[in-house]
Amino acid sequence: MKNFRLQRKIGEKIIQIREIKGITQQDLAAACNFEKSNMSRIEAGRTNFTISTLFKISQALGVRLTDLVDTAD
Amino acid sequence: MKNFRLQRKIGEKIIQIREIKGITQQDLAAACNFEKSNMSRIEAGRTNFTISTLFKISQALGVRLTDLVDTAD
DNA sequence: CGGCATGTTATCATATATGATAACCACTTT
DNA sequence: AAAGTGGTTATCATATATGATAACATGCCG
Repeated sequence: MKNFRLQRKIGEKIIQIREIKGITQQDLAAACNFEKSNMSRIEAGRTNFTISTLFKISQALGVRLTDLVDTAD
Repeated sequence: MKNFRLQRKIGEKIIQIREIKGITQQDLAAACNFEKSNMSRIEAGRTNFTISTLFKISQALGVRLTDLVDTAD
């Protein structure tokens, strides 16, 4: 598992948008059909998620996939 | 494995950029440090790749991650 | 204080992505 | 015809993402 930096950046983006929308990690996880523990792992950059996982999150957040990936790197 | 459509779309985007740059699947795969067979799988949308795999490809293609993900969906 | 909400971390089983090899097809070139 | 090029597909072993559960920490509130 590499690219911690990228994963962390995207994780931070998820947190950022999630907090703006005022949802809890718990609720976002539920909207994605997984557990809050897994969402925590993702947001912390501790997992090299697949594109479908990221897509689920983007859908749950109501943003485009691009918005999560666009970390200005 | 779901989101065949998304994976396929991104795969098509990879093909598109790869062909514009005039590189073979073989060479792109080599630049990413994997085999052409795996690149074929990815381009065909037959794998739910991780973000780090997509990132490697974007780097090898000399484009931003966003450019691959931006499928106007 | 005792609950409750929010988030983190460890750990487990299971599914699947990754990396590699090999066989194959369609073309092109020698 | 034989060899080379570009791509596809099947299959395998291994690493790891996913999904789940549980224990924990922190802060807040009744």
